[in-house]
Amino acid sequence: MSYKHKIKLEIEKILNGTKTNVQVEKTKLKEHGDVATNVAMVLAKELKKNPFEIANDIKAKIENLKGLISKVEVAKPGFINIVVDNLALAESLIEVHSQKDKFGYAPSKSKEKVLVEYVSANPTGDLHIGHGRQAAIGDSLANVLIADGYDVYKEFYINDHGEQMTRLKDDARIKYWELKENKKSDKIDFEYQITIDKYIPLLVNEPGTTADNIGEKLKERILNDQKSLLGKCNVKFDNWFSETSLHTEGKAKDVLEKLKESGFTYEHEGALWFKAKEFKDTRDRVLIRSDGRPTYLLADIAYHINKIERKNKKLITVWGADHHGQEISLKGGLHALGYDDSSLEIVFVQLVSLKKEGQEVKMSKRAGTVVNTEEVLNEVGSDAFRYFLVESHPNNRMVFDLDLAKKQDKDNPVYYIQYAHARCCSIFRQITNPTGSSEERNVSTVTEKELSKWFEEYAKTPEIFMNLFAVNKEEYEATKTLILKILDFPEEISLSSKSRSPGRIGNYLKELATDFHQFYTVCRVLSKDIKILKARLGLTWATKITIANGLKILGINAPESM
RNA sequence: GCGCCCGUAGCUCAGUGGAUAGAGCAACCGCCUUCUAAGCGGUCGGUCGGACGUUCGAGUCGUCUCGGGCGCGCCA
Repeated sequence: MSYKHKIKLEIEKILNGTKTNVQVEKTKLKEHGDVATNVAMVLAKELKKNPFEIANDIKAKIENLKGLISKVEVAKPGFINIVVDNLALAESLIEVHSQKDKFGYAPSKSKEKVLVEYVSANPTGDLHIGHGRQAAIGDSLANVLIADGYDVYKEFYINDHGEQMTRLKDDARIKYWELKENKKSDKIDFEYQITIDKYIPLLVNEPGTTADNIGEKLKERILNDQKSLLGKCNVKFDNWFSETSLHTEGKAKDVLEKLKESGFTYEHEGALWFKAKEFKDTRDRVLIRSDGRPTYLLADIAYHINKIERKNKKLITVWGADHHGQEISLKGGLHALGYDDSSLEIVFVQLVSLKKEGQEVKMSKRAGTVVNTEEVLNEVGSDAFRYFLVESHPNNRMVFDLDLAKKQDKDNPVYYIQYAHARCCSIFRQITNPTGSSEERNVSTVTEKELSKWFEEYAKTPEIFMNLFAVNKEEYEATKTLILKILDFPEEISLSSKSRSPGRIGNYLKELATDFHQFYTVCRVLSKDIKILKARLGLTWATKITIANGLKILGINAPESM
């Protein structure tokens, strides 16, 4: 349990009876202690008492909690400022070591099933950078939800049915004919020109390819390429769900029948319409075209109902912001069939533009400036790709700075964070595999055997870490700042999960790296004083654990050396 | 016209209704005989687009307004 939570519980104990939610927050200024609570001001109204008096009452009751709180002060309107006892910090560090790669993770409190759907591109060509961002955000969001204790299932919805697919397959068939017959058709330009030029020459001479199956083969090939491309940046799905299967298995038809029964449909000009306006949409929407083919909307409703039937309590669907117009009709469809549409949450990811050599290039299909995910990924590498695309909030449009992402120095936050991790590891290499004698390096000698014994102690003996604090003021400040930052991690995961903004983890890691680099500069870990050495090695390892756990959520590597 | 999203330092962005709004980059000045200088410290930089309101307290909540992006297909 975190020191913050312990303090919160103590205050709640004192206030038993009042229902007020006690908030214990980290302070911004050192003069305000380590943490503060505004509970006196919140209570002032309820109790009709002066907040300052309430604060002083609480102060009197908590200031003698040895081992948890070392100092309490009441400030201006009624803030209660608390300095945490070093022992509480030492005890918290034990938890980092005992939980290891699960540190920060919520104890699977709910095991509530959540299905996160993301990317879900048409298998009609290359993924553009917007899909890349959806992949980075969707995957990291799913990971952060896992860390927050949910039972998460990652899914890609393959839009392999409908008008776009029909057009692609038509293009494929004609191009196939052109290549086979070595003739030119009267088709002037293909809708999917780039895709056709890229794939059809590769497929045309494959054994078994015919005019009839070239379209299907093309689809499979594109899908595989999308899969392997996403795999290259650690985006892997539990399931690839085919839209076509909804039709072949009759699920779309079942939903259609139910919608008809619900009375929210009508026929008009040969098509079947859904009364979306009754659900506050701007207009009604077509479910079945006049030629009898179903629209994406029908399939989408059927797909989401299928998700609910698979016992998912929460559905999170990640869409590009250009699709927000579809939200109301989809939710309306669920609502019309009696499903609770509040379980469906759509995260809209805003567009990406690219900055190259200082110039911003806007994505435009017409201008031919669509930025390809593969090109960017190959150019900057998976780690930078994941970091930059997830960093800012999904609701914000973002500018991807290609030149910055390619930089391999301190300007690039990815390297800055990874370097902090590598530095931690490097210190341990020095201990177990030193260059030069320990005398020269002025370090106590530690055998491998001793070191592994220390690791056992780190997970259960808080007293070890008390030696971190018996140092000069500068060292003390740097050390304490780092510890407090490490201990923020579980809360950071929770906030990131609740606000559906996995990019928070990236910002957190940047701060953690800063605090570690500062600690490293001020405090020499490899010390002659064995007690200090032992304590600082433990803290360094706790930092390493935290950075690695955070990077894992973002799908970014944590290198041991750079 | 209607709907969704965004306006915070020159640039890219943080900022769970709390105290004096923060980083990084860019610009300038410093720091390597010892754990990786892929690092650290310092200086410069702001009417949080604007107005009104709610509150003990607003960058954060509400209404309005200005600016920008996206959407309003029998495409997805």
